[in-house]
Amino acid sequence: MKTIIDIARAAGVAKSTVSRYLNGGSVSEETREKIEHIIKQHNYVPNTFAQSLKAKKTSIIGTIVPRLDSFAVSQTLMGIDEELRDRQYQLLISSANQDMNREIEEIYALARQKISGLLLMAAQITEQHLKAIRECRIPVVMIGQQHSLLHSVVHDDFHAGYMMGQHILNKGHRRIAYLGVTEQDIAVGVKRKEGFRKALGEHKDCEVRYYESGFRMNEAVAAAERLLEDWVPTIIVCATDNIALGVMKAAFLKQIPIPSGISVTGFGGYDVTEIIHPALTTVKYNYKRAGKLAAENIISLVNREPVEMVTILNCEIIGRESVDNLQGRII
Amino acid sequence: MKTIIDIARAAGVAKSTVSRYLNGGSVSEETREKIEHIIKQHNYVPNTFAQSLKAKKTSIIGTIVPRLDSFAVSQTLMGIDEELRDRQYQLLISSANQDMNREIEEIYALARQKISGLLLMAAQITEQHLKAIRECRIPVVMIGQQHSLLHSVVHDDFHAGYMMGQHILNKGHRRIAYLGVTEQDIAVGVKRKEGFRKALGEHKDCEVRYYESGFRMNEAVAAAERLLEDWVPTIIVCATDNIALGVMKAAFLKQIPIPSGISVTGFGGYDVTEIIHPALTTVKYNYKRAGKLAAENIISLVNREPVEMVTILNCEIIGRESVDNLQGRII
DNA sequence: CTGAAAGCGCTTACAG
DNA sequence: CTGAAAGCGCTTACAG
Repeated sequence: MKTIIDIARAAGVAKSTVSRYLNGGSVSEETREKIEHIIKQHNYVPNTFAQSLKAKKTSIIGTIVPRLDSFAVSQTLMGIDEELRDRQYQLLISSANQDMNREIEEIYALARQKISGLLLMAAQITEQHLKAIRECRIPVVMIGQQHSLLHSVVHDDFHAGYMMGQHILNKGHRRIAYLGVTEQDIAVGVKRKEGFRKALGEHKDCEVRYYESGFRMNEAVAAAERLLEDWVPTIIVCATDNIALGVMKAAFLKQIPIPSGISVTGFGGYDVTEIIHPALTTVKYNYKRAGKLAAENIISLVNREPVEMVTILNCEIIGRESVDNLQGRII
Repeated sequence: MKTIIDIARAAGVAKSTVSRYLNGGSVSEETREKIEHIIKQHNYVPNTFAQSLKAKKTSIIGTIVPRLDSFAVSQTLMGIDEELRDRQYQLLISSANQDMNREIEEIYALARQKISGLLLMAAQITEQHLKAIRECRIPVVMIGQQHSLLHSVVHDDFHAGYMMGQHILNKGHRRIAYLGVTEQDIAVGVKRKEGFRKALGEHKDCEVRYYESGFRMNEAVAAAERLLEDWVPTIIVCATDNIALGVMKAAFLKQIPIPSGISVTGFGGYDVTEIIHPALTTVKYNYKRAGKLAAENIISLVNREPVEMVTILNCEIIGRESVDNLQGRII
C-alpha cells in the first residue's frame, strides 16, 4: 500500500502539497499535473481511517431500516444507494429488526462510527429518538414519516387514502371494510385512513367499518377471518399490499371468489400485486424516488445547505381486477 | 468525546495500560477494576478510526449482494446480520445491482475500507473475481455457489431438483416442461436441473422438454407464453419461485386453470408462495441459516481457524395445491 | 503557491 | 505488571 509520503517523494513535493491537491486546495497547474500523474501511476488511494481520524468527519451516511425483508425498504434502499454512490458517499445500512429500542441503540452506534448524516426509516418517533439525535448532533432525514422537528421525505399517504376512497366509491361499493394498522404508525395507520375517511365522508349512503391487523401476511389472514365472521362487506380496503395478500388468502380459504364475492385493495404497489390473480388494485408509491430524494437532502444538510423540511411524493392509483364494478348493479 | 488519555489520567495510569486493558493484555486486578470503573463512568468508547489506523485491521465484514430486492438476499442478509452482531462484527452491505463488473469493483472498494472478511453472493465466479480476491488478500466465503478455490456455504440444489423430480413423478406427471435459467449460474441453472434430470432419468415413460427464462417475473411471463405456444405439458417446473409466479400469471392470462389445466412448481420457499392461490409447491431453502453459517465461517477464517471448504444446507420439499394429482387418472 | 511541524487517538514493541 | 516513546497516514493552520 502506497501512502501520501510515497506520492510526495515521487512527485518531489511535500506531503502537505499532495494533501492540498487531494482536498482541492491551491496548487499550481504544474504541480497539479505532476501529482495527478504520479497518483494514477501508483494507483494511490488515501487511507480513509487516517483521513477520518484527522479531519474528524467521514463521508458515510447511515441508514436505519426497520427490517430488511420488505419491498418498501428494499426499493427505498436501492434509491438511496444509487444517489449516494453517484455523489461519492458511502452507505452504511443498519437493521433495527422491528425493535424500537434497537433503533435508538443504532443511532448511538452509527454516531460512534462518525457517520456524517442519518437516514431514518421508523414507524414512529419517540422522545428517545429525539434525545439520541440531539445528543449525537447528526443531521437527519426521515423517510416515510413526518415530524415537526425533523426533515423528512414522505409519500402522500393522505391523498393516497383519498384516491382509494374515491376509486371504490366510483366502482359502486357502499358496504366497506377498512383493514388498517396501529395508529402508532402515523403515515400508514393514521394518514391513509384519514384520507380514505374524507373521501367516504363525501358520500352519505355508505356503511364503513374499521378493523385493525398486524403488518405481516399471516396476521392479515387471521384478521380477515375475524372480519368476515363479523360482517361481509362488498370490499375490504387494506392499509398495505401485504395485508391485502393476506386477505385474499383468507377469502380463498373461505371459498369467496375475488372480486365477484368480495373485492380487495392494497397500498404500496409491490411487484407481486401485478403478478397474482386477480391482479390487485392498489396505490403505487415511489419508494425508490423517496430514497433518492432523501439521499440528496441528507447530503445537502451535511454540507449545510438549506433543505425544505418536508418533501411530499406523489402516488398513483392503479385500478386492477381485484375490485368488482358494482356500478348500476342491484346489490 | 473522551479519549484514551482522559481515561488514563482519571485512572492515574499510562494510556498504554488502558490500551492493554482494552485489548485484553496483562493488567493487574487492581488497575483493571479502576480502569473499568472510570470507563463506565465517562462512557468512553474507543475511536475506531484510530484503532484501525494503528492496528491496520478492522472488525468489518463486507457483503456483496447481487441486488437488494430479492427474498433470498433479504433473508440471507438477516441471517448474516444476526450472527455478526452477536459476535461484535460490523456488517457492510454492498449491492452490485446485477452488474458483474460492479461486483469486481466492489471487491476492491471494500478492500480499501479494510474489511477483514468478505461474504460474496454472486451468480458466477470469473477469473476477474479470483484476481481481485487474490490481490486484496481478503478471506472470502461464498454463499449459494460453490468454487473449488473458495470456501462456501451452499444449498443442496442438486438434491432439491431431485426431490422435485420425484415429487411430480409421484403425482403422475409424464409430460413435463422444465423452465430453467442460464447455465452460467451453476447453482440455479445447472445443479437444480441436473438433480431434476436424474430423478426423471429413473423413469422411462415420460417426456421432458427444457426451456429457459430470465430471473424476473415479467421475463417469466413472456417465457411461459412462448412455452405454451410450443407445447402444452401437464406441468411446468420452474427454477425459482419468482419464475413460477410469472408462469402462473401467464396461465391465468391464457385462462388455463391451475392446477387442473396445468400444474406449476417453484424453488425457494418465498413467503408469498404460501399466500397466493393456489399455494405453490416448492422447495424451501434455508436462506437465513445460510447467512448465519457463512458469517460464522468468515469469522473463523478471519481468526485463522480451520473451516470446511463447503457447507451444504438441507432443503425441504413442500407439496401444495399448485400440483395436480394425476396418479391413476387417464390423461 | 509551498513546506515544516504539530497532532488526530490509538497500539505496540521495548525497557524496566 | 507498567510506562515512555514511536508511529499508523493523514490534515491543517502557520510562515515564508
